[in-house]
Amino acid sequence: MARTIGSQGPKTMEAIRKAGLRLIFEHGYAAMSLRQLAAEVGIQSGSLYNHISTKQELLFVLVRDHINELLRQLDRALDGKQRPADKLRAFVAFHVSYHMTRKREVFIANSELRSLEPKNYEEIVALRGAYEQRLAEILGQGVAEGEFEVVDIQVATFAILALLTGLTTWYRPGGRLTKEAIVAAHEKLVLSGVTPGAKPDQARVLRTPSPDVRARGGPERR
Amino acid sequence: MARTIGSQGPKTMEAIRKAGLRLIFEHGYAAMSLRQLAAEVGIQSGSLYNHISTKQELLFVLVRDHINELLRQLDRALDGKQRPADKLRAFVAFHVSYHMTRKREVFIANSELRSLEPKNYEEIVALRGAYEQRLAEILGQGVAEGEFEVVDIQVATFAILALLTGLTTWYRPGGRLTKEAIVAAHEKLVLSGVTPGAKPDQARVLRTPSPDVRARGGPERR
Amino acid sequence: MARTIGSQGPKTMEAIRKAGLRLIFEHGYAAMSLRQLAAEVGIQSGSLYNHISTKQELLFVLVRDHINELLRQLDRALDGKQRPADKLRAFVAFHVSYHMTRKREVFIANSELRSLEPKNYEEIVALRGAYEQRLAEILGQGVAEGEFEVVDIQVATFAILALLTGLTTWYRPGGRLTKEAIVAAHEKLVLSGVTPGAKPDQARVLRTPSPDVRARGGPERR
Amino acid sequence: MARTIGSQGPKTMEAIRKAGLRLIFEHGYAAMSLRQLAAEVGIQSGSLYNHISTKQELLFVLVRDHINELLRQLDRALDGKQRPADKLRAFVAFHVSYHMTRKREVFIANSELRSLEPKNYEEIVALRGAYEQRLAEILGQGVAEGEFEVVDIQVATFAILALLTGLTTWYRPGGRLTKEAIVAAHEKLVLSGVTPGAKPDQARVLRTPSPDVRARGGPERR
DNA sequence: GATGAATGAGAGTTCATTCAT
DNA sequence: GATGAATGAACTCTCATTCAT
Repeated sequence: MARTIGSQGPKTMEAIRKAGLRLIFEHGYAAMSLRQLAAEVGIQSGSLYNHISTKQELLFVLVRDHINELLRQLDRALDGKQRPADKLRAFVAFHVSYHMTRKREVFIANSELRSLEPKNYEEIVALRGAYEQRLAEILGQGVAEGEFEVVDIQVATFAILALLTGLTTWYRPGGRLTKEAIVAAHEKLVLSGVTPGAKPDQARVLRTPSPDVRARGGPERR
Repeated sequence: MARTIGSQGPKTMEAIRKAGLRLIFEHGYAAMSLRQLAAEVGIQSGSLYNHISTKQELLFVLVRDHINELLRQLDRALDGKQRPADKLRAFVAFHVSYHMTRKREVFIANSELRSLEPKNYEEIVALRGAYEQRLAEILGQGVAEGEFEVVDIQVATFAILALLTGLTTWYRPGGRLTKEAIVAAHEKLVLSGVTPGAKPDQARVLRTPSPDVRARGGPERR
Repeated sequence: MARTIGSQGPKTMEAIRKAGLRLIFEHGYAAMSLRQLAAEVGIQSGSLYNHISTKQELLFVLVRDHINELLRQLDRALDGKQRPADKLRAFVAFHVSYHMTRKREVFIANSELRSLEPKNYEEIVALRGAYEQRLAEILGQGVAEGEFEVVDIQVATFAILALLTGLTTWYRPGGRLTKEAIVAAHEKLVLSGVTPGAKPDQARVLRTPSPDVRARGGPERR
Repeated sequence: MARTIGSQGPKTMEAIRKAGLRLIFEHGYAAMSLRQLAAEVGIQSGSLYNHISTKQELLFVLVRDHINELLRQLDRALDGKQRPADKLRAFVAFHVSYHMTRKREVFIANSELRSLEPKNYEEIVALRGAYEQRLAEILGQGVAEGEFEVVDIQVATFAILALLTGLTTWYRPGGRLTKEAIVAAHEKLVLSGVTPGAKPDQARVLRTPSPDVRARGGPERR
């Protein structure tokens, strides 16, 4: 008594990803049941296994694909930029824009790392490291060319990312400021933070974390 | 065949709270099993029910007690202060200090609100509102007395709290800056943000969230 | 998007039988999944249903065909033999030879009878009865003609079959004795057992089972 | 809404073992569901886990305890016997008696070895080896003292065990022969097989398996 | 206040089987 | 004759919770 109604064929995987994204965002990975997910998609829970191999793998794929996409689009955004200031501006603009439109992916990628099994965790953290490295390199180039001035590149990298990622905390579409205004504000904020002679108070605070701080936005792992 | 080993008598509840705090912080409320918790405490899972009534209630109590303690200590910190600037400085100093020493409670109170049942959720949100209200009143008084200048008190309240709470994201004990330095930096940052004539860039950004933003640090609820 | 690789057309059924035989022999009927079987054959599990109607029917067909082949070949082996002793020798030689070359079929036919549904079970047991009947008739003729001497034909039939079938327990190709030697040894053993004046000890033991013993090599059914 | 009816406390484990023994004997390990087992015991399937840790472990424990008991009782049966012939007689008598009264355990221990996970399989096979070793040592002593004459001790060990264990195939309580008669018959059979000057035909056949034959009564493993 | 054994629901996952393509 | 996606039932196992002892 096979397929009656429900979503067919190639569209199902996309529906699973979408519903999975939403449910994990709303309830958390552990609290989302595959029966719930399947119901959302309109299939039986067993049928999910035609598309995913385990629940864990679904989480992994969602997070991994998100970070890969982030990297891909970042590289496109940086393409052609030569001077460190241009690159940094492009980085900020891209990061902020992306985080405003992909709130769920970003949230999950930050908050559900602890739900990844060791092997998957390693892989994701490596990818995240690659993303951070892009920023670190921009800062390094800027410092080398005398355009930027930061006490510690590693620390500055984390601080800037924390600042930028922080907007997922409060941003909601339809707020008072336009996206463009938010992007512009962050560009100025970050640029002024690394430009020689910038306001010292804020810079000092942002530089605080010790270089070994890794688990931004979540508890220590294991 | 009663009690063999395990924690005895009156200390058990405290052990449950402590272990619960740690386990929820590390794995999340949904992913923590009461068997795990009981094992950590050194008793059988059934014995937990001599101390708590449900798992949900344990979460609720942990969060509620945390916020109550926050309120209690805040009021003590504000006690005797008259001028808005003194009050604000005291608020910032207290908030930052508290968040540095109670990372787990703070994290859970921010990230596990979605795990609360509606009734409990309402109660916690009300308590949180009371805490926010303290800050809003300080700002209001300052504006009324001409000492502060903010575009929108509500928005400024959220922005300041977001800024301050953000430090749980990166703070680790033993980092480069002393606690006092971090407190001082935040005091300056916030005070300069509400003092007439302060840097416009940053202030504008912090004012961004629309007044109806509620679920800071987590996804929308249900 | 049909057939990519995998076994083509008319050979597939044969591949299914072969793989099924091996998997049931190794893991047992209940423990073998059709996905496993399909993978072994190189097709999708759904495709099996172009060749078999149910998993149960596959087992049934394998067992039934085995016993039918056994009967067919037995009759060919007995063909032309007139005297009971010649018939019995031929029976033993055939049975032993066949069991040495078709270990899997024999094993399954003995051990998976309990996995057959009632209807199929009846049919197989009837076929098995026909095979046993051949031996019983030989013995009966021998007794009638005064060539054999057995206390009870029914019991002797079971005992001889148990003795002969027992070799699947220990026989492995490449062992110390040649097939011919093994056949010869069994011929002597059985013949001496039914010939008047044979060794009493062994015969008495072999005659032990009561006539209603049916489920040789397995537990009682249902 | 805890315990209503059903079997309580310390008797439950015994009931699980008993029911498990019966169900595995009748349907096979793979085909027995824990729901079935629980129903038989009169509890919910989840409650089984207060007594066993996994289904696999239940099988393992049943088989292991059976072989350990076998060993324990064997040693008691051999206790005090000095001469090889006495020991061998005692071995046969014990083995035959035990196999007649513990048909289920014996059957499972022979037929479900393939259902054991590698680690458990190793352990059981080691135990079985210890049992076989007892017989091998008796034969070895007999040969050394000139009382027995066997071509190959290893082969003789397997052959004798196969012969003795074979009675589980046809023995049913209430058959024509008394237990004592069956024991006596097997004693004679085995003793005559290892006594110098015994009938050559039968001995040769029983000696057939090559020394590396291991998986008696079942298919090769993996 | 603790244990140990129970419940009943539900978890993730696998199964045999069906059928439009 | 094969695929791939579906069903619905069943699987082993875990969960929060209860309660007689």
